[in-house]
Amino acid sequence: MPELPEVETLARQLRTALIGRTITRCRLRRRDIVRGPARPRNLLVARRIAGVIRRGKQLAITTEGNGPVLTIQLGMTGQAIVLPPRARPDRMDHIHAEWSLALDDATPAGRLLFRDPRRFGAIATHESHTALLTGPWARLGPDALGISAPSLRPILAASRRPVKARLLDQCAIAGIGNIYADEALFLARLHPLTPCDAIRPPQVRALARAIRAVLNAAIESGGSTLRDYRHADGRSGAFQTRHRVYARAGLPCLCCATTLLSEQIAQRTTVWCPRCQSLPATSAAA
DNA sequence: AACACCGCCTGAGCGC
DNA sequence: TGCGCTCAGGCGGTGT
Repeated sequence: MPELPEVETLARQLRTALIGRTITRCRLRRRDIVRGPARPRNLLVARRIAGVIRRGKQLAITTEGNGPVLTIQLGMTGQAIVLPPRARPDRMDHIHAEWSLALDDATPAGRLLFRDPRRFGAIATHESHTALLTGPWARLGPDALGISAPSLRPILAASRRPVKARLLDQCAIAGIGNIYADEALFLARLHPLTPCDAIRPPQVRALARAIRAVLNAAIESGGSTLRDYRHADGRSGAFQTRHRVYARAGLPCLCCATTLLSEQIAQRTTVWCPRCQSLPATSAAA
């Protein structure tokens, strides 16, 4: 399922495929995947693509001259697929939107498809790059890929919630989902129920390092694949073999062989090692 | 205000 | 083989 590393991998692929192309046509098969008051018929049609940017798990396609911006949220099962001219997608079902692309001389340059079986994803348009940055994206926390101990410390100090819940809050830190939250907490040897404001400076540093490490490792291997994620070209990622705790409840810890525990925390299945990730003494005993 | 919790949606995986 | 059940979870909306 797409999290920051998957979206980053996709953004890099889309940059190569889309920048400089002009959108000649948009076909919207499902109106309800457009979030907000966007005009579906005008989703960047006749605009030349200037860039593809990412913030947390969100993706945005910008157009020249600070023109309108299209944001794509992949949700659980969303895919953005670029096809060469005349090529057909592997699957035709659940394709909700389709943009036709052209080169400057009007030569057809393929299509961009948005496919999302579960429809937890969405697209939206914004007036301009500026409007996106000062509006919806201003409400997101700092991007998790660049998180540092000094930037993480006040984010944690401001909350008494379990650290797992805080890591999933996109307004606090943008880009961490369930998989990498568990992986980062394991790497930092922090119990997911640790209250944020009880995390000491050395642990804050360890957590910031762990977040960057798991995200960068996942990007280097092309993103995780558990079930649904595919690259823009349809290939799957290869990170799933590197999960240390996620989806391993009941299996031995790869570090100390203790059986990994699982529980719902912040409405998410959470897996941790009771030995490697102990609660601070001041917190309620496990 | 801050946080908890619901429900959207489909397909994989499982037991029978 | 096939059916029906459970589970997965990002995120906006609502409730406390």
